[in-house]
Amino acid sequence: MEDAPRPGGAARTDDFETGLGAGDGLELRVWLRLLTCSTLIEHGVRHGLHRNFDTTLPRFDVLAQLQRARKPLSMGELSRRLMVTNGNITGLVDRLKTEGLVDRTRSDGDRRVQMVSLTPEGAALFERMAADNRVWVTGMMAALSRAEKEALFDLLGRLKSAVLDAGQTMEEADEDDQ
Amino acid sequence: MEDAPRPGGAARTDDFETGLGAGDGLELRVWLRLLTCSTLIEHGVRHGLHRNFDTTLPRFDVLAQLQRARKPLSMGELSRRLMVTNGNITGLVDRLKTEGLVDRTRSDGDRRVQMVSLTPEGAALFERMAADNRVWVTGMMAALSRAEKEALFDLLGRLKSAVLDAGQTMEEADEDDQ
DNA sequence: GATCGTTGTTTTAAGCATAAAATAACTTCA
DNA sequence: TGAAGTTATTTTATGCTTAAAACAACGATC
Repeated sequence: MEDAPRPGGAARTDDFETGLGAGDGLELRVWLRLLTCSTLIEHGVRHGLHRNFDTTLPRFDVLAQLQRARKPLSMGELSRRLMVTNGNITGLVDRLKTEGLVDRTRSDGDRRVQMVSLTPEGAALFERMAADNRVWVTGMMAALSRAEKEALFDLLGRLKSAVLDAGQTMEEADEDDQ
Repeated sequence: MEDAPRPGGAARTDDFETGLGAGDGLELRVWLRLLTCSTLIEHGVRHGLHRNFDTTLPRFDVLAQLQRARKPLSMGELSRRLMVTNGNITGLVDRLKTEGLVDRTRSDGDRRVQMVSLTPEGAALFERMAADNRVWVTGMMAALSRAEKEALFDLLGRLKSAVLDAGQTMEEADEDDQ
């Protein structure tokens, strides 16, 4: 890679890596690498789902949340768990419903709420997809030792908390703005 | 709800976490947490770009690659570096061009190739976005010690290699398939 | 018991992303 | 040189995603 001539000081204009690159900016380098890993694994899973089941990662994710919850979830709950916007879920569940993988029923108590549940077909298909998914992901991490995976898991836990806390304080600042 | 009557199938596994969850399946738990971290940080950056610059992460990424390369890049090179499909780049560069942030010229040597370069406006805007980006990302990781960030950086490097190697061997298997 | 704010969902408009097919320019080699 | 294969890019069709606005049902309060 370009051995960008690094000006000595922190003097704010070592433009060479303002974007991303070598030198300092450890946080940016962590973020860049995290994103690369995430993208690579996601591609692997996406490719497998497409190839073996002719389906997509978002659909798999919805089924996974429903299976994991072991109970029907509302549209809003799905959107929170998947960390996507509300409107997104609408279309996703529409498609899963036409495929017969989920059901949608209006809640008795609150007529605004749509409860989404796995159909038997959806649950069965998910089992098969999840089994393959496990194989793919395990394979992609096969070169790591157990200790490395555990260390990574712990550090990512720390990072997750850090980001959530920072997000919290940012929201508060946001409110002040108005 | 469905205590889905389990067909004996996978036998040995406590199905509760076939999708994702507790128990074993360390690799899946690492992947899930990695994805969460990635999504959280991405949301932060995306939100900041939207709020402060009324632009999007993919556009920022294109500018970042061009700035980092410090030379014009072809469409294909951009697509490889950003790890997205070719067709994607076409529209992205189209939009950046109408915004006056990049230029597009046909290569002399090979008339198939389109070279994309930053305009002065694009470079200037990118500087400002990159500065903010650095602040956001640094802020989100502020709760981590330097040692933790370094450890994370190293482990992610190991993971990246692992995934790339696995992908390599998988492609080879793919070829055998045909 | 009407109005006001809130919450859950859908709609809208725009943009991002993929896979696969199509186009076009290049290279090779007989 | 010209047919066959390869590479770079675009097009097509479809689906995902977002932010923002709209809609609809709820809850409280006066």
